[in-house]
Amino acid sequence: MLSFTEENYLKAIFKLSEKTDGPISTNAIAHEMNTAAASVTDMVKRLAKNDFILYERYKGVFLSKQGDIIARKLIRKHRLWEVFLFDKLNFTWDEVHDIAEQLEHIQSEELVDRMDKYLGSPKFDPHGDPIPNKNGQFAIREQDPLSELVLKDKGIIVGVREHSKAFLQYLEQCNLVLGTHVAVLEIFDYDGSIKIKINHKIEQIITQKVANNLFIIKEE
Amino acid sequence: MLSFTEENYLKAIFKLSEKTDGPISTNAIAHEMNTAAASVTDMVKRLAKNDFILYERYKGVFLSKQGDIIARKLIRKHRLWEVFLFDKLNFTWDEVHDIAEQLEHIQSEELVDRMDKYLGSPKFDPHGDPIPNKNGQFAIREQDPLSELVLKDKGIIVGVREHSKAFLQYLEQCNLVLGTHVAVLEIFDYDGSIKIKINHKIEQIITQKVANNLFIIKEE
DNA sequence: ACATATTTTTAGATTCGTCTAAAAATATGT
DNA sequence: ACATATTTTTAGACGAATCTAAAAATATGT
Ligand SMILES: [Mn+2]
Ligand SMILES: [Mn+2]
Ligand SMILES: [Mn+2]
Ligand SMILES: [Mn+2]
Repeated sequence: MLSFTEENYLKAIFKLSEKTDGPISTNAIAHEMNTAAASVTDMVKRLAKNDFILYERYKGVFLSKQGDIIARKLIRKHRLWEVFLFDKLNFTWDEVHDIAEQLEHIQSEELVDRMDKYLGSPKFDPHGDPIPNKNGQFAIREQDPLSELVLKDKGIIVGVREHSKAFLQYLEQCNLVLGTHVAVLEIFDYDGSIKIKINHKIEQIITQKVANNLFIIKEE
Repeated sequence: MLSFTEENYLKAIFKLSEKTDGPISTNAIAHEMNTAAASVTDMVKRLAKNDFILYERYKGVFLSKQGDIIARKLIRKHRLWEVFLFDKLNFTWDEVHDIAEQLEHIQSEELVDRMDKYLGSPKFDPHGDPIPNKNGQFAIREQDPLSELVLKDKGIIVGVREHSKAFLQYLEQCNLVLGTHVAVLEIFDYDGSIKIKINHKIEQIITQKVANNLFIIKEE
């Protein structure tokens, strides 16, 4: 049985692999996990010895099939717990992540299955991130950053790219939560900021940074 | 922040303190936790140094006020999670304990409060054990082992003394679950076994051992 | 009360996960 | 291509949690 720490390393390597192809460097892992590179080297040797990753000195690591499966299970658990906390216990979307970081390590296949069923087999978590199914497959959907919409485009907010508490709390305050309808009224060349109409009612200007971190499914 | 292990020691000491007065011995803790006595001595020194327990060499330990509070919180969490698993996810009463052993270590006051509310502030867990309230207080109720009832006594099963999977599964099979009505039809002097009527329907003989491990609230 | 049994502590070792500092390998730029 | 910068590994240390074996303290019984 893997320790919490080992599980967290696998999850970090998975996350980094999503954004990079080729091997994941020691340094990248160290940065992702807030540990010293030397610690990563040690751990990476252990994980490789037990066939959770493939490791070549000075090159970096890949997840093995086994490691990949474990990482996906962790993400599945993490996101299902987030849905539970959000849907059933009414936590806000900026609160769920920290608690899910703990809950994702609970060991019980049966618990995951029952939780999935209890929650209605959700395909996306409270941040709009896809929840792997039992086989580790992620749902995919056509979504674009709000910053890529053009004048008069409209759609529904379905996800966020950034997950910081500050960003999520800002969005909450502006009513820019999942499910919200937005329409692009004006795009300012000057700084890329955008005037949008929120839920057919309120007009508001958001920065390009905000727009870039919001995912939209286009309508019409 | 306490480690899982430290929390488990405090819980073990609390449990032992319920059944014994006077200090809890190193050996008793070692037995309760399936560890070597030497390991307990080490840990007990650490816990004492941080004022979670009072420890005197060769004498044993007591929980400090602080240690007692933590132990009660753990038990509260454990039993609330058991209720969740039983009530919401339909686990059986022999399955809930092992998962709750993991879940009891999740750190979030808010989570406990919300879970409590979500479950309707239950006072007893799926085994009939009392759930401490926010202040650590246990509900108490008039209950007797079935073995202490006399001829023609009747009542409702409200708890079990033993928590082994084998016992819980046996009870399930006989329909001797919480809420079941039982009436004493006959007591056999020979071996202390008892013939009971279950839910006004089925008659069955149970051993004295079984009767001793079932708690009843008497009726009429 | 003293010999024996039991309990508890100490001593010394191991594994895990971490660190810092130094050495070695690799990458980069002119 | 070679000096310099960066990345990665090694070396050595530490604290937490555990173990076994031996020593010390306490309890027990005749
Ligand atoms: Mn998250
Ligand atoms: Mn999420
Ligand atoms: Mn339990
Ligand atoms: Mn219980």
